[in-house]
Amino acid sequence: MAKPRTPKGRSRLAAQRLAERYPGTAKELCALEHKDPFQLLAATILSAQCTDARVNMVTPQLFAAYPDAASLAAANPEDVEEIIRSTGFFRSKTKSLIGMATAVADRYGGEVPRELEELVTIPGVGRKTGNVVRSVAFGLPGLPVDTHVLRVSQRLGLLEGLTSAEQRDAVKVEHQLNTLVPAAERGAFSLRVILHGRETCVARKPRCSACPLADFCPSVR
DNA sequence: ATCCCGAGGG
DNA sequence: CCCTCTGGAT
Repeated sequence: MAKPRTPKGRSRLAAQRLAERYPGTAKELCALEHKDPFQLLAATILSAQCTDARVNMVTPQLFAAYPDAASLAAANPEDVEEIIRSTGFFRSKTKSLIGMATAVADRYGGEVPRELEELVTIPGVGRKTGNVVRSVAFGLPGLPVDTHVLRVSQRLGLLEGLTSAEQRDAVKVEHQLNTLVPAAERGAFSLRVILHGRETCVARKPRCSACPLADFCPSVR
């Protein structure tokens, strides 16, 4: 394939190369342990500023004590804090978890809603978390935008047409990437870009010599 | 020091 | 827009 010169072309080739490096569906690429949408939602809330490995160390005990929304909604906050303490931000995360469980139990009959507009009304759930749940738990179109997706998209030149301020706006970037990535591929694309950002296109000193996208990346050096 | 799949509040 | 929340790993 010739060297692509448009955001569309670069996104297509990047998606193809990253799929070779990180095979699997969104569900398979997600490292958070869970068995249903409620548990994935809880695990994703815990994942803020915390490694997935750390989250996976606390979720077995959390879900043994509180397997569903109704039980977590009725939890004693101090008990939850003790279980999740090592994931950091434990007081605010406990409020988010119990608030989330209360909303899911009271407003949605214990079933996590599927629409992003509904997900983001739940305490502790923003666009990134909502899109993770949509794409991983439900297999619906959703493109989680985190710090890695922001950085890698900029470097790869996928955000041409956006102002420099808009390139730092996760919502604007999400909409731009939605125009580049087919709906069915968005979840896996995002997860792969995140892995690529963590392992290769790192913030400080990107490892361009080991990058599978270096031959067409506008920022390679 | 800096990073880890953020969200809510001022 | 900035600040805060928080612990663990490197």
